Amino acid sequence: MDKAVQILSQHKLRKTPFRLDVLKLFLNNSTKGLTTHYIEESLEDFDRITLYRTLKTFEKSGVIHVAIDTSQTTKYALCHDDCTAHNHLDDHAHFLCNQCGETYCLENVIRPEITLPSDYTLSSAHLALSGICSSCNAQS
Amino acid sequence: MDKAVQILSQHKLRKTPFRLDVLKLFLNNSTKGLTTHYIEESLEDFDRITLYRTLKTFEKSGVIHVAIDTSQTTKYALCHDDCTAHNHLDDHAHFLCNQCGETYCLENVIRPEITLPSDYTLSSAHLALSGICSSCNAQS
DNA sequence: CTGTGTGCAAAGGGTTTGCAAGTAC
DNA sequence: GTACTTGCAAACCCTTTGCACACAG
Repeated sequence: MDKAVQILSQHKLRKTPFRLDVLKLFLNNSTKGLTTHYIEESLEDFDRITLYRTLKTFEKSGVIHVAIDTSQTTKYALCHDDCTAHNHLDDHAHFLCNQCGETYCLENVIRPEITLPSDYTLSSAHLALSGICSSCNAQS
Repeated sequence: MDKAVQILSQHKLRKTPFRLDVLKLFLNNSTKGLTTHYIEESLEDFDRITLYRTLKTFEKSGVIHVAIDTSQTTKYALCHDDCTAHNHLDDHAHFLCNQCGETYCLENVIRPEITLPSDYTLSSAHLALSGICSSCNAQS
């Protein structure tokens, strides 16, 4: 069973070769946030404009989400199975490694209880962490 | 006593008219994150390039910091008095209002205790919240 | 006076839009 | 066949760099 095909079907998106390639890239890096730069380097034969449109389509459909981290570069990461177009369930933390530059989705670091000032209504919370990741720590 | 002059002195920056204008803008919006777009609209007579350089200088000196929020636009906010060049003490939360688009610094919503997977070293944590702010809630 | 800041021009990088041709369903 | 997707060109916006002039200290 092809996971990529399944995801596109699930989100009612056409299964074009390009979309499948991009999606497989995310599936192979399911715990990381990917920059467009990285995606471009990983794709054999690509058109940058089509890539931007594909990412936007994926994001709108709930296939991927923008990973909020402390870098100023936009990073995209695979959504959970249960994300839909208007209900992104990506409240887990994103960790930017200051050494290797990778952004990791830390599924287990969930949003802690937050107390807002009165009259503020909370709809989403993202924890943007930075430091040194486990693999960089292991090398030193 | 002029607060703007004082801040520039404190950070050993030259007190040019332009810098004072920009800094006053931040002082008048001390709890908000400002976009370059907003700053440009607020300044009478400005050069965009100089503005970018001023913001970068302020950031490096610890006068302002980049406010991490869920918008994809860079926003700058005034630092605490005790921020220095290499020690930004801006671990408070940033709240993006989905209605008015304002970003608020919530000084009282501090970073909660975070438990990272083993071998991860934490150096900074930013809480990026979104929802509806108090003034928008009041109007509905 | 000296080193820093400013203003202008130009360039760079990321991202979006328009449109014709191609393709999934 | 029809609606959506792709690929190319061009444009757009934000941001940076280089350099001569102006100005703060």
